[in-house]
Amino acid sequence: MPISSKFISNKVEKKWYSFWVKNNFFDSKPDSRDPYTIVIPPPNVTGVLHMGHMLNNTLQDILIRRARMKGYNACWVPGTDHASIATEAKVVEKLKKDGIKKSDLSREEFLKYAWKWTAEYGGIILDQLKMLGCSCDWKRTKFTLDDKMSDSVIKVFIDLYNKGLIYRGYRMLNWDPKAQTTISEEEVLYEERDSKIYHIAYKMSDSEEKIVVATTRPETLLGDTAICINPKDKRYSHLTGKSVLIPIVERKVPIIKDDYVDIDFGTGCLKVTPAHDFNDNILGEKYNLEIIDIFNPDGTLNQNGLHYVGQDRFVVRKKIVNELKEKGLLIKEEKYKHNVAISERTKVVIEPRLSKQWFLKMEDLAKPAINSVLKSHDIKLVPEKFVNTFKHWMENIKDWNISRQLWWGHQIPVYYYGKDFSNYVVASSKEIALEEAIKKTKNPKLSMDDLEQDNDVLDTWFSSWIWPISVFDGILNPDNPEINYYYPTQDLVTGPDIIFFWVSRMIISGYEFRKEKPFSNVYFTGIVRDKMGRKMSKQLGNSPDAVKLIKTYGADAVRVGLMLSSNAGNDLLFDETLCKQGKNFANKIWNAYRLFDGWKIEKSLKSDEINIIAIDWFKNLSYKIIEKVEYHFAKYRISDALMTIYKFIWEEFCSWFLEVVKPNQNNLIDEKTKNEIKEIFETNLKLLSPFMPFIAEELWHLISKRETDQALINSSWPEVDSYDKKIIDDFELVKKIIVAIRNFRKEKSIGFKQKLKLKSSSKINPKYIEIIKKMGGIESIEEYKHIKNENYISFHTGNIEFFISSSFIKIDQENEKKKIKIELDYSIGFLNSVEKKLSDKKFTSNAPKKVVDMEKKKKNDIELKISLLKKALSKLA
RNA sequence: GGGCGCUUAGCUCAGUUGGUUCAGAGCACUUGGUUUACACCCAAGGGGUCGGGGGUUCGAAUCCCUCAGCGCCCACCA
Repeated sequence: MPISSKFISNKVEKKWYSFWVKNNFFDSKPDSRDPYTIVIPPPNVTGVLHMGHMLNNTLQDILIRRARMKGYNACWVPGTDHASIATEAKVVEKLKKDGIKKSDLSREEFLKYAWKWTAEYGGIILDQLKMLGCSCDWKRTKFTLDDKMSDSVIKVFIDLYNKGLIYRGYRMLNWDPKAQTTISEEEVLYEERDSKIYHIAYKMSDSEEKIVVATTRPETLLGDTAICINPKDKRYSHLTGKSVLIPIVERKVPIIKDDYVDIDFGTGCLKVTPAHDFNDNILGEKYNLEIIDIFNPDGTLNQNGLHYVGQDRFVVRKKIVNELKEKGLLIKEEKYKHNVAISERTKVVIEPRLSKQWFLKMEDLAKPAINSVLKSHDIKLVPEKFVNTFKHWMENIKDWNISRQLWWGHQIPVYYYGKDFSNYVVASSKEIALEEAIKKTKNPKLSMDDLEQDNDVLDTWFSSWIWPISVFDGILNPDNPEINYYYPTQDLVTGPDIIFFWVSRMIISGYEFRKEKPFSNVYFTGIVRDKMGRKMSKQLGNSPDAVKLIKTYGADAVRVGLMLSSNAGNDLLFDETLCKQGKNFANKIWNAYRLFDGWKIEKSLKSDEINIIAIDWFKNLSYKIIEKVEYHFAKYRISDALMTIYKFIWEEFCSWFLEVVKPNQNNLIDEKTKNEIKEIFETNLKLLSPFMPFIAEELWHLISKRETDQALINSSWPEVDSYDKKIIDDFELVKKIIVAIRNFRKEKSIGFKQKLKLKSSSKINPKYIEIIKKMGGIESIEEYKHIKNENYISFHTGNIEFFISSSFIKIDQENEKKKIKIELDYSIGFLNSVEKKLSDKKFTSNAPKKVVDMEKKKKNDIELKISLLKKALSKLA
């Protein structure tokens, strides 16, 4: 049956999608129009569409489609991110399954696999975006490892290096022993875990006295180079200047004093391992302590590990605890909950590790970005609350570690040469590097073989932070017309979880490389959760299959479902029933079209008065609604904009307007009216099209034969016009009267087929009488001021009372009385409160006149209503 | 520990500068419906002391204080 099922078959969707693509409706080239640009947050190249993407990209598509219709040169640039650590981890996993170890491969061999993988899985996600209806300019699709994109990244590195902003440092960083790379602070998750805190006795070097330290990581004692106490701690003051022997290692290390140690925590005595703890490292620097690294990159013990060499860190922890127990040095072992640093990608415990890395100085670079968001407001964050988050991070910004010990990515353009390769040059290619090295060394005999490129690659975000510029080739060719036309872009839609990773850094790079913001507005979506509030994840299996959703409900319905649940910035609880709601809505619109389509034009007919009035009302209402929709868009309240349109179409258009203008049985309608209704229908489709582009385009072509260039996607967005508020208000009253009639019918069990003769206490605007008659099943309405006949029963709406001959209605007198009394009591109470307010001088003298007048009007209205009720009551008695 | 935010109907959430329209919407629910566009529907209806307490004000969901619960971000004490 369901004709609407054509909208979930994907056939219609495919038809229109290829129509749009074929006719280049998504394409953009610089021209005389104003640009409206969005660059997509590039998803991981090997990723699969999830709910977050769907939400995010639906929003972008709504914005871009509306802008396109508004006459902007709309350009939505799609692309994917090479996602170095995530992709490399996936490739390593895949190889492992095939029995290949990464360590057995050369860099070139590994990269060959990685590219093969990318070719195989890359782009899947872009196809999925197409299913969703995303109107990206696909000809502009970029990949962060494309040649030009890579060249841009290298150019930026060299430029920053030449400006003195990039340096090499020996730093303690978060080390991922599984991926064997450093990871940034932002890629570390903290998880509260049950672990143990151990109290270990260290013997003094010159006596039998023992000092007890507390630690969660006993295995690191192999790298201890000091013991630290608080200078104010009297318990240990006699140990000043002495030294202890580390258990097992029997190394003699000094006792140092520092305020850093908390007297009340543990034993008040801290073991210091400068090579394996961030804070200990600071102490080490301060007191010039020896640094002893005990781990290999993979988390096993290195040559400093004594008899534990080659064993895993967690195995060694257990063994050391046992050894200490045997030696009687383990004083206590207690349960302890603490936060453990976990790698976001590989989920292994992070190891703080000292290593040589490349850094970008951030403090000065951040200044214009801070200004643009906090002072000049050139960039607006929506919702505004994220300004605080942004501010805090930017004002405390740390230098950015941009090197990663991976292969998949942009290899750092640094070339080492000379003795032990201790000198280096920074250059865009090995050839240039050689020239420079020759210049520097004044040794013309240097050859390519004497140069070795840095093994590391750049952090993924070091390519995406220039994304809004590089996609328009603005790094390599700063003067090209494309970048000058499209940049700065208008809106960026992304998740708040990457505000530091990406958003902040794009702002920084924008000012550094273009002297201009990258975008004007950043719309932060929420995180998609299931209806129980849990984050959607693969492990929980609570994430619906995006493609399946589209196939089940249709892309339009899924888009609506997502939009109905999404307010900016707050997390949204996604419930599949919302897609059903979207599907029902599509069905409703489809059926409205079928109804309209069934009306046959009869040329001899004249326009019905009812229709002229209804059309006049509806046109005025449309302008009011468009105004409201625009208001919501201006505030990025996309779900409110959709809900406004949803109600406008379902209630005002279908339930009221179409019911009023619907011809009687014969289905004949005059030409003028049908054409005007068609125009109204078309306006509705326009409003709908950014949200539900497929059904809107389908009906657009069904309702009227169109040439290709007259496609809805290419048409104009409805403009706001002035409207007559009185017409809208008057019609609201008409609706109220009709509802009151329907209510009365239901209450008295009078079927719709029973025509009623109505008398009203005040004059009804004759303009609307026919509409009331049609919608309420009324035979006649007359004004009738003095009802004396007791055979009448009344009901009222507002201040109008209606009378109906009660001869054919069974009336439960007692029940009627009871109901009126309840209403009367309530009204009298209400009147009293209003009168009390009005007699209070404090109120009348302090409140604005407008408010006082309003209260007076309220008083009059209630008095009138009370008199009506009393009259009705007396008639019953 | 520091910061930000949230708490309004069964559910998910709106509610701008305190004052017609402020106590709302959608969904869910209840009742009625063979009104030939649609049961993926139509018509009507019932739901809330706006987290608790206090204060400012003629007037508070809205501003201030306080308590409770929840969420997020940052820092992470061995």
